[in-house]
Amino acid sequence: MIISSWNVNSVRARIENIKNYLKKYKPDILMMQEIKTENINFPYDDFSNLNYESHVFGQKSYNGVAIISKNKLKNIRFDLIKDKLNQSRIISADAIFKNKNIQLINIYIPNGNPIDTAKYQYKKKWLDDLIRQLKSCIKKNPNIILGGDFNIIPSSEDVYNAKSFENDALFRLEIRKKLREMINLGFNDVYRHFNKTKEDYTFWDYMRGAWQKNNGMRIDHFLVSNSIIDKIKSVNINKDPRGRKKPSDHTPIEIKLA
DNA sequence: ATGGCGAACAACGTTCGA
Repeated sequence: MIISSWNVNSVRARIENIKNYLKKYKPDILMMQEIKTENINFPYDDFSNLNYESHVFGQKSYNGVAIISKNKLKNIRFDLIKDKLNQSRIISADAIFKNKNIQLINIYIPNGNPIDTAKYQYKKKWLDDLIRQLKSCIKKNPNIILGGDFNIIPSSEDVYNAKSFENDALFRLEIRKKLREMINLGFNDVYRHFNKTKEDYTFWDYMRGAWQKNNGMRIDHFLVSNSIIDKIKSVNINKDPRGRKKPSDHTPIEIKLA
């Protein structure tokens, strides 16, 4: 089973790119972030034509997350975090894999820049709420796959120019510590689990030829709980969609379960 | 230090993202 996570930067603007990706790589489940649409305008039909069922937590213009799946998911939840600003940033669903019930949590963590504004405080609060929720989720079901756009660069090898990001909301020590706190609850950064030193990115800015120069950062992640990490056979950052026409500035990260 | 790009909108300039 392949589970993929992709910040699509508008599901409607990206629909052809997304459909091509689904046809070519056939993920069983795709978690999307920044769908930038209300539920009513979500392209349900495009996905059902490719045999995916859609679960959507939309929002007009900004944010919005969705999970599409070839097989039925259960217990769809939008309320894991009481979002102070009422932004749509988290959706959870349960999947069965080899008789195990796995909770899939799809997140779009706030960016947090600039750091001297309420946006940064909102990010910190959101992360604290997430950590608290994860603690309670683990007690109910230890099998968790947390995927999405974390807007966190884990360490210096995960960004093209670490020095210039020291005081950025994506890389500040204070923020990286929150990721560490999450991992310490009993999770593994799947990319680092399989790649101890490799540098690989999931985001490249549209500006200044960042893609062409490979000026990127690794901010999209899968954290998998200890109880099921042995089920993950591989991880792949799929750069193909980023190089195509009308790309998102992010590219999918995929994990394979067996 | 600014702007560069791309998307959305009771839109055609403004705000947001990372």
